[in-house]
Amino acid sequence: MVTRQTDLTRDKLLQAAFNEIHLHGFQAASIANILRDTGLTKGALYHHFPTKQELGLAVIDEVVSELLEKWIFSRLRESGKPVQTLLKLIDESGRKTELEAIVLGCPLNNLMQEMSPLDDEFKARLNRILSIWQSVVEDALQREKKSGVVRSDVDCHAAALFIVSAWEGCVGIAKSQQSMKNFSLCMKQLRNYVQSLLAVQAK
Amino acid sequence: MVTRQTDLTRDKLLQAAFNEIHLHGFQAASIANILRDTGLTKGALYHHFPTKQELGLAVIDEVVSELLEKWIFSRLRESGKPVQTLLKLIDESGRKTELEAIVLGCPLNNLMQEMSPLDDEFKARLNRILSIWQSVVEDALQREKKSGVVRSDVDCHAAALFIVSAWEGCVGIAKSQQSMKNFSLCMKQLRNYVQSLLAVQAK
DNA sequence: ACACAAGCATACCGATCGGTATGTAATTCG
DNA sequence: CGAATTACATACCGATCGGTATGCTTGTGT
Repeated sequence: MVTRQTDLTRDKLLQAAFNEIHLHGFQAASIANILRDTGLTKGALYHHFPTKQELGLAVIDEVVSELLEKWIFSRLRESGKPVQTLLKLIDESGRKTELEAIVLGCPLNNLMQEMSPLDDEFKARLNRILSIWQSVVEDALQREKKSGVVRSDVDCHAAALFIVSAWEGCVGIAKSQQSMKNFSLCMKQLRNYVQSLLAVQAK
Repeated sequence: MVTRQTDLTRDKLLQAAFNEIHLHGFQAASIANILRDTGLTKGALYHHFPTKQELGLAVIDEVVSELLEKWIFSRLRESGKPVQTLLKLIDESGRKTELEAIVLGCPLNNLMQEMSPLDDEFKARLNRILSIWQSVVEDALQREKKSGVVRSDVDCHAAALFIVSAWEGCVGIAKSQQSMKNFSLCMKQLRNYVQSLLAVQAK
């Protein structure tokens, strides 16, 4: 049960790799930088991960995935009022104060844009997370459809797809403009779209 | 007036660089690959472009910019019914048959996501194009606001920002999923959003 | 306590990176 | 026609890339 030393080293590598990838992308991510940041050496890295690709895949499965799970997926799944929670998440995201989140963008989207056309392993892992995102949003809409909050004529599948796409689009544009003002404005429009799906526009 | 040989060589380099960058991104774009594709050598390349960065910037200014200008910007500017043209462009984009456009994504967005946080020169050139995109859409909405097609309560600036963001978002998600079915579905939702801005929902 | 494996460090490898120095062929201009 | 500049080719450079082979150190099970 003791937190074994080896697990700590592995976590340090994963976290440093995540930061390096988040900053430079996967291909331009430098093994040397990761080792410099952690104070470790190649011996340690290649003991835990056979290749750079496997390191990247582990970052996706264990860091990126967990981040989204914690901040978005679980909160939507466990919410009793999922649409309200969705609107809150959109608001929260739009009011992000950390400049880092604006400058560096969404780790998932960054990796998808870079790696999906280049590597099928990456594509599969990334799309798995993306499809979870879509399905939790779709499920949120679907549940509220039954409760009458969401209009009965809404195509929840298509709407969820668009919400996630537009979400990532807003983050991406804000990242390239490096403007949190535009980001807030953009997410506000997304909020308007979501509200346009509701039967009663109030709240 | 003769098309000088040197201009042809420069164009060949620009085009090959565009393809290589579109495929691998800028950082992972290989000078060697570009030279292999063109059949030229380093002497030719570094005669026309002092550095790889300048080559990339030229690709942005002369290839990417012209592409968008030709297919989107000019058509919106010169349209007498800009909203109708906007809807047509969205439809066209959503019915893209060329798999390449889906697999590789939007060259502008790809470069923005990769390079904007890393290089201020890239950021400036890319954001210039992006702001043109936003302003032509905003202007299209604004003109139709005066003509009564667009509702008077619409914030054209925010709407244009969101339309462009969601547009790029849809392309990006479709690219990572490599699904033109989802892309069509997603662009259809964007179309719905644009129509929700109109006074008369018909057409 | 001892054997053995796991965890990690050091040193090195070939390949590829962007970039440069120099030479030659083609073009332009007086 | 001849000189000078432009347009390109060839060969080479140091730096960095991801990856490996080897050895030492630390922990673990018996």
